[in-house]
Amino acid sequence: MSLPHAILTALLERPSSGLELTRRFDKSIGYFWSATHQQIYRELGKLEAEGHIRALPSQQPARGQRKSYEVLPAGRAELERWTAAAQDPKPLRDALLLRLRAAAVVGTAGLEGDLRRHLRLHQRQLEEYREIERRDFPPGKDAPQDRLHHLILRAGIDLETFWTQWLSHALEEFAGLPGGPGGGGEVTDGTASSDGARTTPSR
Amino acid sequence: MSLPHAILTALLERPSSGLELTRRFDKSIGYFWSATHQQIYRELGKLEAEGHIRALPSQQPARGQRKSYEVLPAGRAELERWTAAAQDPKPLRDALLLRLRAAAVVGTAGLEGDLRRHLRLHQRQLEEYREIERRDFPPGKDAPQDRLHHLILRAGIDLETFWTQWLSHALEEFAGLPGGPGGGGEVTDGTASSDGARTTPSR
DNA sequence: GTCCACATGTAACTGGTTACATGATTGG
DNA sequence: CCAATCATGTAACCAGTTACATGTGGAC
Repeated sequence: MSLPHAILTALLERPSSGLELTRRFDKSIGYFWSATHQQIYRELGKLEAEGHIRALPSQQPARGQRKSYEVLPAGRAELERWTAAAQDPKPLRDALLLRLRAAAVVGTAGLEGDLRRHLRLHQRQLEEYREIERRDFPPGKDAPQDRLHHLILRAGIDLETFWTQWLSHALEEFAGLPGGPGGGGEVTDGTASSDGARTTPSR
Repeated sequence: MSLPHAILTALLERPSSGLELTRRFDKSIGYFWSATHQQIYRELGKLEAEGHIRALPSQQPARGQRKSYEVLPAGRAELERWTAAAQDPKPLRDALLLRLRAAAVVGTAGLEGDLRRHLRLHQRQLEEYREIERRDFPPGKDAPQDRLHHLILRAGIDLETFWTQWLSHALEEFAGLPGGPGGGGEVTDGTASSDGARTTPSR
């Protein structure tokens, strides 16, 4: 239940229409909570029905006609409640790690190229974050609000740094693996039950 | 579409019943791709229908009666295909960062305690990973398969390390924030539209 | 024989994704 | 007037979550 609260936050920062929100989600908030325009419109409808936001008056509600929303007191209260409420961190879910685990069983053929691609993508994202930091948080005094925004950006930077380092390390490992690039030394369709219990980190 | 492949991987490592899989997902594979028993049973049904796995013979299929599965050649082939196929990393989605962003607008009241709690949880997870590393990957020679497993574990360790460091840093920042613990200097229900465009990292 | 843990499953719901539909505005 | 683009929306689907249902076998 985070998307409505992401939208409330965005609307408090600046009242916007659905498409404007979509654009803003593509940039700042979307860095850690992405959403498509369909999701956003659906959620805007719900939030309006619940009395958490309202369409700015002075605009006729018609299809194809832009409609801006602002947050109502009830919406702000709900956001405060949610922000302060305890929430468990949800467990990591990463397909790339899963593929590595699969590769330990069926071979690493074809994986290396995609690891390189991921490395490039994470390097690009890291560069983008650093650019934002340079532009919006030059060394010096931050307002308290900015301290929080900077803290969030730092999380992004550190996470991308982690990924680039880990992927670089992974690629080094791959270089030294039997079969090397494109191989892995595994047959393509051995009988299924041929694998014994190789359980090293599985216990 | 990762859960079926997670299951195929687990079953190749060792043929298992639904409940065994659930247990194993709670430990190793679940560290980066968790699943409940309901998901697993549903997916086992689909995989069997598609001819990717089969129930081990010698067991009557009855409710309440354990039923073990093994991977068929078609399933192994599918897993190989999936492992080698390019996949985009899916964008980060983290509710805690979202809450921080919200806190920049509605105040940080109540957040600090949960940050502390998250820090404890991540510290515990980190310790658990380190324990596994000590036990399963003592310094020395790794088999090629183990090199991959160790690489995956390293990702977990480095990620938890990042979170513990970042959360510690965040808590230091909080200590110096106006209003301090429990405050934030924000009213609880100011009029909704009172917020101007404070857009520092929003552009 | 009853209770409890084991084991497999069903049903309903929620949130996110993909594909498509429709109206308004603007530049040529 | 036509095409392109802006803007809002609908529908169908898929994966994950929560709550519940049912059967088996062993301990007491």
